[in-house]
Parts: sequence; structure tokens; C-alpha cells
Amino acid sequence: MIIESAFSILPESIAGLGFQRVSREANAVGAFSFSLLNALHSKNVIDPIQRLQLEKPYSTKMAPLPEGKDARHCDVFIDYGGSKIGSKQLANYGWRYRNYVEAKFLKSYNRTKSGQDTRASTNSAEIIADLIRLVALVPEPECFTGRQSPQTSTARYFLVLSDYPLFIFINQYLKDLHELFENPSKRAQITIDLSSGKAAGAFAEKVGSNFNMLKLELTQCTCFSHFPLDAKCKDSCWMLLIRIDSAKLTLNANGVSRSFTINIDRSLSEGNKGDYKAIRDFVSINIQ
DNA sequence: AGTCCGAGCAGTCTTTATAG
DNA sequence: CTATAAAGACTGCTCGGACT
Repeated sequence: MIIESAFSILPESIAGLGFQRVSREANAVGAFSFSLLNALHSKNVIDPIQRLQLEKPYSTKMAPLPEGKDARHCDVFIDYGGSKIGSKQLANYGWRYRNYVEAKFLKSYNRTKSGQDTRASTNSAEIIADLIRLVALVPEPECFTGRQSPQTSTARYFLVLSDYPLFIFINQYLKDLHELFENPSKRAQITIDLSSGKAAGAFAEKVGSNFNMLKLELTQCTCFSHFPLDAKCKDSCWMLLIRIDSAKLTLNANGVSRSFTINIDRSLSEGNKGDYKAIRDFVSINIQ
């Protein structure tokens, strides 16, 4: 919820930033964490700075990543652990103790005749890699310790900022994603199948090696957006926040099918025991 | 010893071109 | 519309020399 609050005041942070002159992702992340700090202050959270962490490793003590591949980081992380704010009612609105945010910053320099960005393939691949990271790499210690009916206490967010309409950065054959970026609906379903069709070739390889064995289904996302009313207006900025409420990631390797599912009621399920760890290790080793 | 400044370097980002 | 390569531009960093 705190992420949504911060997002709601993001245009104010961005307006002061001089967005058009910003050229690096870190600046966008910085603007967002500034909004976050504001949101935390407004909630009277004690010692808000301590709760905010940038470049948070996905690898944790309870849920380590494979040796040598533990350098994967998430852009923004907020931990409410220890506070007594959480409740079942709040959780039903997407409130979680731990919050991971991947942020993407897109700038368009060149467009093809039809208006697509010339680097749409690269950008699409990076965005999908971020979404896969959020589903696969976020630590779920209860799956590691082999607990009965494991649950997640983590929310996953994807934030994207751009200086041109978002959809021009997405390859058109990635239909769900392209449509969502053009016209975000409150409730969205995004299927990204890297194992078939046009995406299965060089594109999947760009996301990660052998990623044509992966299929990602974001079965329910809640989206928030700030799009300019007049797209032609100078110095416009497009902002989109996607909260992943439920998702399923499937890995088909050598005839063995593994799957990991995050359900809407916070419960986690695996196709077979150990699938979560197998998929997570695979992703962390092979992702670009 | 401390400060300043520019050259050189490595890495990243942008732009352009070409081909499928 | 997509994919890829490569040139060119830019950035942050280090290091050594000139100067105080």
C-alpha cells in the first residue's frame, strides 16, 4: 500500500526533477524513493529511512541463491517487519510486510516510420526479465524450509517511467504486454510465453539463455498509471505501476515440467516439492 | 602535504545502418 | 516490424604533474 501511496505523489516528484534531462535509471529510482520517504512520513512510520533499501540482494540467509550467482539485486525494497500494522483485512487489499520494486526507465531517441522505438526488442526483453525476476527470485523462505502450506509475505511491484508513450517500447507480438502499456486496465492478465511463437527464438535468448523453456503467466495484476492528458505536451512523462497479485511460472526442461504459483490468497504452490528452488536457481544462473 | 586540473581509460549509452 | 552490429558520444574514475 505504501508503494501505491508513493506512486500517487510521484508526478510531483518528477515535475521537480526535470525528467527530460534525466538520462539514467538511478535518477528515476531516486525520484521514487523520495516519494516513498514522503509517503512513510505521512503515515507516521517510525524511523522511515531504516525501512527503505536500494539495490537489495535477492539472495537471503533463509533463501540463498546459488554460489557465485548471488549478486542479483532488486531496485527498491521496503520492509515493515516488526510493525503491527498488518492484518488479514489489509492483506486482502494487497498490503504485505515486505515489498520489492523493480523499476525501469525508458527513453526514446529514435522511432521507426510506424512509431515503434528502434530499441523495442532490447527494452521488451529487459522488462520481461524484470517481471521474471520478481516472480522467481524474490525470496520465499517458507518454500525453502519445507513448511506445510507455505505463504508469501511479500508484494511485488514493477514501476516503469518513460518520456514517450509506453507501448512503443514493446514488441507488438507480445500482445498482452503491448496492450497493457498502451491502455492499462485496473485488473490485468499478462501471459508471456517464451516457449512458442515469435518470442521463442532470439528474443527469449535475449531475456536469458535457454529461456525458451519458460512461460510466465501473471494471472492477476493491479495497475496504477499516470499518463499525460495531452500526449503532445512538451516534457510529458508516462508512469505505470504494476502490482503482481498472482502469477504462475512454468519451466519445461528436458521433458520435466516444473511450476511455481503465487495465489491470490497469499498461498504458494509448487508442481512438485522443490520446484520453486529449481526454477529460482535456473533463473538466477541464466538470466541476462 | 594538499589541491586542482586535464589526459587516458573502461564501461555504458545513443545513434545509425543493414538485413531478414 | 524485428534483430544485430558497430561506430560514436558520454560518463565516472584514476592518476600524475603543476602549483600553492
